[in-house]
Amino acid sequence: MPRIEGTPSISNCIQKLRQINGLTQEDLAKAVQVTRATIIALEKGNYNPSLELAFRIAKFFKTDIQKIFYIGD
Amino acid sequence: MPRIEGTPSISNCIQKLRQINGLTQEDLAKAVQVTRATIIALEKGNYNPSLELAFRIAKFFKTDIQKIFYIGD
DNA sequence: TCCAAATGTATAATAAACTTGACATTCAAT
DNA sequence: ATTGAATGTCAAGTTTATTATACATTTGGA
Repeated sequence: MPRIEGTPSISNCIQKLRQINGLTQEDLAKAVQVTRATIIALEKGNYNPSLELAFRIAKFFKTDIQKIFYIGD
Repeated sequence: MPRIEGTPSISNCIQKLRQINGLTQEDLAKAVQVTRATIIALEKGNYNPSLELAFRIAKFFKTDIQKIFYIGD
């Protein structure tokens, strides 16, 4: 949806979690059923994931969506 | 993103929360800065919200994204 | 019953979220 | 220095999320 001017953006710690778990981007992409390009885009903040993908990533890392994706920065 | 065959879909209790709080769809739409059409679509499960909108809805209802949106049904 | 408010439907346009594929750059081990 | 693995860039195509708008239907209070 259109970003609203003046609202803080969503950041994430996908890269950090991935590295802590010793995974490549390809590993994670396969685990959550998206392409590597999508993981790159998310890690670099090019766009936010769909809610569905957010669920899958949270489930994979066994944590909450709002622990991975957060407001700020 | 493309729905993956065989995966459960995301449901939500937006309508319930809205009614508990005595709000019209228009009220909620304005509160979270989307059109009424978007609220209708979400309540009827036509599509899932963006992560950003999920954040705004959760914030408005003072709860967590995963309390409003959940897997199943 | 009436009527305004609330909810619902439909649709085309736009923007964002992915995919694919090719190529470039970086990194780390040898 | 070399090299394979990992990461990064780019762009066009596809799909989903949202908007705007008009009209229809339902709801609930008077």
